[in-house]
Parts: sequence; structure tokens; C-alpha cells
Amino acid sequence: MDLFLTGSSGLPIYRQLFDQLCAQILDGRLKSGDALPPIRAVAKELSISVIPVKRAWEELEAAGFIESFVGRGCFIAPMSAEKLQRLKASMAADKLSDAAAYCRSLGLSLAEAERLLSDAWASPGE
Amino acid sequence: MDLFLTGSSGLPIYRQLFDQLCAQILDGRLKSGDALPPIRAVAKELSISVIPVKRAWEELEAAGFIESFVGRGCFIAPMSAEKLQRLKASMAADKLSDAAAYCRSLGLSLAEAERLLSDAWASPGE
Amino acid sequence: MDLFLTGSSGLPIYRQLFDQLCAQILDGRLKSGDALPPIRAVAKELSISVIPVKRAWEELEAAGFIESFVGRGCFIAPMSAEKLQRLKASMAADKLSDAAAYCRSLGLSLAEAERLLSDAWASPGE
Amino acid sequence: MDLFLTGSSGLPIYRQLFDQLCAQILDGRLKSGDALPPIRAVAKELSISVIPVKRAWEELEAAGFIESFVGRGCFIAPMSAEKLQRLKASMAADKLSDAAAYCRSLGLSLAEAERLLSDAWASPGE
DNA sequence: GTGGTCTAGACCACG
DNA sequence: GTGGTCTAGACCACT
Repeated sequence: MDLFLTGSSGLPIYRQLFDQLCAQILDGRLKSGDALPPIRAVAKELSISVIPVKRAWEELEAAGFIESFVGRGCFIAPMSAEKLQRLKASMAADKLSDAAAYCRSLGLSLAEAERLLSDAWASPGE
Repeated sequence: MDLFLTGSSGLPIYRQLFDQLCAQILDGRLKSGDALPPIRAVAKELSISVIPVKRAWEELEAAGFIESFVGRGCFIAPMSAEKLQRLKASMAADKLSDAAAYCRSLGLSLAEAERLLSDAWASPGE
Repeated sequence: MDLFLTGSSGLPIYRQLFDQLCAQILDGRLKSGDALPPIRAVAKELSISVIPVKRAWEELEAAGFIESFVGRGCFIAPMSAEKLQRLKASMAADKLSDAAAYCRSLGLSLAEAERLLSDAWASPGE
Repeated sequence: MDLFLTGSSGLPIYRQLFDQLCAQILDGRLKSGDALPPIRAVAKELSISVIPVKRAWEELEAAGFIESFVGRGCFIAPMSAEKLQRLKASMAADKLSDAAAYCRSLGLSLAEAERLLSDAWASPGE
């Protein structure tokens, strides 16, 4: 459970946790069936209240990433490799679709957008 | 003045107004020298208080998109075609850069991202 | 805001509130654009904490029934009469679909299920 | 013993087991006199503790669906075909009665509800 | 004033 | 032990 919090992002705690768990599931660090640590343990480890942890877990469950069982704990949801792949593609597609819509609304052409994308790819973090 | 508010974005009202005005200036619906409606009229039309409208106008002025003259109203700031073009490209680049970073973090290749982008371009609003 | 709580149903408070608001929107007692009372006022009126009220409102927003604006309040979401009608039909269809699946799994015929349905219709609360 | 657990229903484990056994008895997959697997085997297969399995078995016995004999195991209780039929009808009637009440509260007519029911019957799992 | 987030506790049913 | 719900406060940005 590699989790950390930063105050500089401006994102609420529960969102940071959601994003990190989400990333760890999508990139395979967490696999189907893996047990998550109890929310109280996570809260204690991060020195925060259980509320933001619980909220992050809730949203992960609503998104189909995890399953929770009262009295038993929370587990990474069963997911086939193809479904995982499809999920990754669809989340990336969502992001790119937003950006595409914005670029179109600005009157850019697809070619221009593609050039900007490959530029951004070449120089990340710029 | 095509303006609307939505609760689903989670963005504060002043930000939604800022974004929409910004987009209308960048895509040419609003041109240099065009007059903006009085903030009270906008507030009335949207059934909100003048506070968020005023704040949006202030931030647009701080960003150099509009100019305000006490007693005369607010106007789209003069901007050369090249500057407008550069602004558009830089804002589009920001969006695409975000999306690119996300896709990279998911392990996608540039080619895959470009395919998703052109797919999104072909079927907008999907 | 005709809301009440009962301990005898076994349902959590937030669920009772959700169901009641939902019903009032679907049957027209609450109309598009209507403002909801502040969550703190509802909590006070019902002598409960704001937590369950907020949760009910959150789920109503997630379901598309209401929209919330920070600093401004919550409002019944804009919804055309047809959309409302479609929503009602789809919620009823969900319930009936569950029941249908259950009856099928028990080996009942459609005719038998329809007879049971009309029996239940004739003698409600039995 | 086709048993599975899901976190998405929100139902406690013992309830899910109870419901599934119940359904298998009512639809004939399990017949009077059939032996149930030992609770420890079920617990192991599902990777859970024996506690919820034991509780499910207890409630099935209390409901008259199974009989347990210390040292010999548990068996589906003898039940006449008519009694089974009556049970099925009454459980189906309960489900349909719930759905009927909900549809009525939404202002639907019986005819509309019957149409939705037959639609759901025609396209299950949709 | 509003809703959004969070703290620091509590009690409950479930395992 | 676990997660689910709730209380009674708090601070924040926004209106």
C-alpha cells in the first residue's frame, strides 16, 4: 500500500487516495482478489481520519475497482485482463476526448492537435 | 451571451463563467472591441448574484481577455490575430499535455494515444 | 419539504431521505428548478446530523435528480416532462425486471406472473 | 453447489448464501433428500470463514428448507410437490407485490405495469 | 449565508 | 477483527 498525501496539489485527500489506488490497479501493482488494508489502518498510517479513506474506497467501489464485504474487508474486484485493458483504454479515451472537444471548440484541426500531442509526449512535465 | 451553469461539473460559478467567456473569445464568437453585457444583466439572466459574475469579469481582465472602463462597461481586449492564435495553441497544448501525461502513466504508447485522439475527433460528444 | 423518519423500516436515514425526495420529484411535488432547503436546515428540522442529509443529497445528485452549487444551494435538476416520464418508466421497469427475473428463475410462466401482479394490484398492502 | 459472492449487492455473506440455496431448492436444482456439502468445504471453496456459512444453514433450517443431523450433515428437507409450488408462488407474489406497490406509488396503471413486466420477460438480463 | 471536506469520536451488524 | 452509519463539532471556498 504505497500511499502518500500532498497538500500542494489542492486536491482533497479522498481524491488523492482514489487516484493512487486507481493507478495501482490499472498498472497491475494491485491484482484482482488482493485484499486492501482495513480503512482504519490506512487512516492511522496516514495520520488522517477514516472519513476521507472511506470516501475514496466508496468511489472505487462505485467505479467497479474494488468490492467491500462487511466484517471481511475490501478486495480488488475480479477483472479479466481484457477488461482491465478495456478499462485503461476507456479512461485514456475519456481524457483525450475531453481534450479533443476543447481543441475542436477552439477551431484547431486534428493535424494540429496531433502535433501538439506528440510534442507533449516528447517533452513530458514541461 | 450564450452562458449556462451546471452543477455536475463541480466547478464554482465564477469559474464556469470565466471558462465560457474565455472559450468564446478564443473561438472568435467574441471579437476585440465587442461590449460585454452589464454584470447585473448577466446575473439576472442566470438567476445568480452579481458576485460570481464580477469575479469572473475580474479574472478575465487580469488574464488580459477583457478591459473594463468605469461607467462605460467591459469590452473584449484588443488582441492581434497572431497573439490570439498563440494563446489558442498554448491552451490547447496544456490540455493535451495533461491528457498525454495521463496516458503515459497508464502505459499507453504515443501511437495508441493518437488513435484514441483521432477516434474522439471523429465521434465528438460520444 | 415533507420529510419524516422511521426507525421501524430498518433503512438507514440517508436512504429514507433519498427515497422520499425521489418520490416527490417523480410524482411532481418537486419541480425542475425548485430550491431545496439547506442541508443544515433539514438536519435541524429532523433533529439529526448533517451527515445523512448530505449523503442523501449526494446520491440524488449522482442519480441526476438534483444539482448542487457551492455557496448557492441545491436545486431540482432541469428535466423535461418526457425525460421525467421516461425516468419513471425506467425505474418501474427496473423493479419489475428484478421481479420478473426472480419469477423466471423459479420456473413461473409469464401468465402466472401477470396473474400474481394483478392480484397484488387489486389488494395492495396485503 | 453453485455458490458465489458479490460485494455489489451490499447484502451480508450469510444472506447471499441463504438466498442462493433457497433459489436452488425452489427451482428444483436441489431436491428433497439431497445432501449439502459440509460447511467447512463451502467456507473453504469461497475463501470465507465458517461463521456466515453456519448462519445461512441455520436460517435455512429455521425456514424449513433443510434439516441437519449432527455427525451426518445437512439435507434438503422433504417437501411435497404442492407445498413447493405454494412456496414458490408465495415468494414470487411477495416480489411482485413489492414491485406493484412501487409502480402504483409512481402513478402507473396496471396495464402499464403489465406491459413493462412482459417486456422484461421477453428481454431478461437487459 | 451555502455546500465541501475533515476530525474524533461512537454504536451496530457481520465475520 | 471488519465495514456501515451516525453524532457533533470544525474550517474552507464560494455566493
